[in-house]
Amino acid sequence: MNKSDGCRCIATELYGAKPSSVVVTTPIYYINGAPHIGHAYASIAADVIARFHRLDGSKVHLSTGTDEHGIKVARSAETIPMDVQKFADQMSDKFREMNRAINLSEDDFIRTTENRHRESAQALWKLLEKDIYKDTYSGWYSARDEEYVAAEDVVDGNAPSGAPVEWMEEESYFFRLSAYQDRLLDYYDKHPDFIAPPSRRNEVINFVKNGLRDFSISRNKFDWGVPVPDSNDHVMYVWIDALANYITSLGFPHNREYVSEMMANCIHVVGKEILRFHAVYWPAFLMSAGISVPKRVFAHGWWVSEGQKMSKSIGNVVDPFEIIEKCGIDSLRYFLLREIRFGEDGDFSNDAFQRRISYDLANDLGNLVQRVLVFIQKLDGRLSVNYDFSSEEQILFVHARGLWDSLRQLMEKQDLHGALCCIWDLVSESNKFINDMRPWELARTDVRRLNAVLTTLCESIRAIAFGLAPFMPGTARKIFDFMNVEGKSFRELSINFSDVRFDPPAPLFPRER
RNA sequence: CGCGGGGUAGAGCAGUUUGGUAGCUCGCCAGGCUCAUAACCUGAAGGUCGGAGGUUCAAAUCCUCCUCCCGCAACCA
Repeated sequence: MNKSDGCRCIATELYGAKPSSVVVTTPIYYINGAPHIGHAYASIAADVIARFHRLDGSKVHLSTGTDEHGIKVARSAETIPMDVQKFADQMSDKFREMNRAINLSEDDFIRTTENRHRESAQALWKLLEKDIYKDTYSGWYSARDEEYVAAEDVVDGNAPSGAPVEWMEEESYFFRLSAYQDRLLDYYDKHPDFIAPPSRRNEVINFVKNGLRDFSISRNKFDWGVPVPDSNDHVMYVWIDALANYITSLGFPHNREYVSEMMANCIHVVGKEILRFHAVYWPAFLMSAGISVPKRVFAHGWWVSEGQKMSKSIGNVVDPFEIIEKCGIDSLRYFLLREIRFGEDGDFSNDAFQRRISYDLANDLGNLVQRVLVFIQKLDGRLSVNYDFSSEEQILFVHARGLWDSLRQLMEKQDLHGALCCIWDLVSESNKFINDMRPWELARTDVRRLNAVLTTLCESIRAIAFGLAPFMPGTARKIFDFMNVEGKSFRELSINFSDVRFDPPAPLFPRER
């Protein structure tokens, strides 16, 4: 199903297969709103991580999906009015559309309204029962908004929305999170890479150190949710329901050993706003249920637009579909992951976007590929065998061959930004190599050497395309197609390109006229 | 005194752990090349490293105080 799969044999042969399993997840997105750039960003990042590991020889399971329960969804459907399940179907489809648009290589799309998930969430609940008890949940409730309001947010007896609040009490099930404080701190201590980036890790540890309170995990004021097992009037309130998606996707409650094993290799990509639930609640649930805690929770940052928070009234909302339509998905994928370090917040400005597309993609990468391949066309699209590599060529050769190992180290830390920088170092070096080698002169003076130079460049471009494949699958594919290297093994290619028929290239990132 | 991160060239950042000529990208200026999507390559200019004090032969880097900005501070799907 993956376009990259064709490259996999090359990777395996090239760098040695790493026969391991990796689970990568995006958050499941709440369907109360349409997909926006934040959703696209999280999913693209997870996709790159998943594609990288696939190419690196691992067995990968990438899951994504939609979170469809809760009062807000029920209310949105009512106001249309529309059957709530139909509403959920419709909204969920929009996220599937997004996945197609961003070229997501998901292995599973999970919906919390599916039977398999209901079964999974309820089974998880049952496993947690020793830590669940019934009590009274109380707080300031806004009847108009139909939701509880945090005490700090209540001003003069009103919710932030302006609606009046009243003190409300209701029966609720609670999870004994307080019992997990020490175990969690111990886990963070023994697994320093569990939470990334490190600044976020400190936040979480500090939060836990300040003391954990049990929290409410059910509601009986609405029924659009997974019913609590053995209860007539309670549905699960968000977290057990939502977080359980990750194990649902792995087949829970069946094959629990397998699920647990896979969770230990799991990388959760989440937004910083839901880090706590993934780094505190979720491991506590899993510990209670006797399932392995995930390997890593990576919290990404938020994008603003032109230096300001995106808002419809300012009119600076970045629409991923619009950008993809106009500039192509690979440009968007590149920008989002190259512009800022993964984990930081970013500013999506039109100028910055255009600059990246124009300079990095068209000028550096696109032009490199173009100038080399066009040159080869002048040799009738063929390179002759030539083993006579000078030291300059050998240096570039070594760097090209070392790229994947460098990327592997960076990707181990989910340093997507660093990985792209690393690839572009090779792009720059290759461009410089052309300037230094002056192939246009060699064409007149030393055709033998010219072949060596171009062969070296092809080797570098091949490595670049390969490194690029997880980030910009379409672009990598185009490069491979120009070089007709489909089905070729690395060893054949790296010795010479003599049996490769090069097609006439077309600019990878054409300039707008 | 809640906890934490940060203030380095016009912009965005690295360097601070293990003190020793201040670095990267973009922008700006000049030059080179001409194979290529007028792309590419090289060089120069530009910073008293938030402020004050201290330790030291030597501090962006260590210590103290001050100041400004930003995260986190639980029921947020």
